[in-house]
Amino acid sequence: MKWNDLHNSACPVARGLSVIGDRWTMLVVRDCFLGVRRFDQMQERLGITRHVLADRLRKLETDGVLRREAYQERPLRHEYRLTDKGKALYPVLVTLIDWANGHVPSVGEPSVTLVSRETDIPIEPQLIDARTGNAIDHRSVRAVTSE
Amino acid sequence: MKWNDLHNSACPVARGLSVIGDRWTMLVVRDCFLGVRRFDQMQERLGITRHVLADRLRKLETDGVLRREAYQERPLRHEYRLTDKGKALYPVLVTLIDWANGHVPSVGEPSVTLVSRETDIPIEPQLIDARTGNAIDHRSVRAVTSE
DNA sequence: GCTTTGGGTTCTGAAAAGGAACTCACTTGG
DNA sequence: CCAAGTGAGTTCCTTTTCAGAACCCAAAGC
Repeated sequence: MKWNDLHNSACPVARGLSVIGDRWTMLVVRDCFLGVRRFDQMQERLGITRHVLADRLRKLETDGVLRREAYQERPLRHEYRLTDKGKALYPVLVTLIDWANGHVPSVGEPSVTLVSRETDIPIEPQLIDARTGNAIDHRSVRAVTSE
Repeated sequence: MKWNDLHNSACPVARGLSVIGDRWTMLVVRDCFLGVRRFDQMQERLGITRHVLADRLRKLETDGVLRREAYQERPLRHEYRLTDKGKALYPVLVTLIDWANGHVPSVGEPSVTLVSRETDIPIEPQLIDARTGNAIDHRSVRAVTSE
């Protein structure tokens, strides 16, 4: 199998990664959540080459994660914004941040963390089953192929 | 910036991705959660080349996500198992699955979903702040560079 | 002996990423 | 009016990484 055949797999992990599993892609999404919307800003923040950034933005747009909107005519300029599909990636980003802050220490510099916007107290992300309220872990759950 | 400079970034997203953001890596982790432990099994299931698989397993081992354990001597054979750090990736996997099942439809084949091991009812993953019990979304939270 | 099994390594050509310069359509400052 | 600047890319070339296949090795089974 090749990387590009992943998108029509029965496994949601494979399908998800076919969209966001690319190098740099989640970092572009992160910047969008932080309010960065312009090409040059992203390019500078990420240190990515312009070529690769243009490619990632194009892919994210065709996959419906971002949309490209004109914010001025003459000269025509666009900005990139998350669609609902893109905003739905927030839990993935939060769990990734939580994992990295717990298990991939930042050397030298202090790490960025998430705090409640109201109280400024660090959040402690936890996954629960909304139906039952129970915590989700790999012992309480199994994977099935449903019709 | 290059991809390989990501691991000592102040941003946990970048540091996390420096470990698991590589092509194929999360699929290897997925297989580990499914109980696949042998090289050849993984190679066949993933359709990845043996070369790349060996490389990813080596990296995951040095990063402390997997450990390599001998399950027999003569001939010496190893299997790969998740460490605690690896198991801590489960929430990332679950949120990714949930996103893909909701936003990246499976064409043709039915998708794999997660159900409660007790009741066989599909789970509805939700992220809450364990401290307050409130749901986490990108409006209730902000990122800060702490001490 | 010869083949199979598990777990890799080596080799070659193709694809993707990195680096830097160039383009195009304006706008602004002198 | 001309030069320089800005935003958003594109082009060209080099270096890495990936895909595909073949090869290796130690032991076991026939």
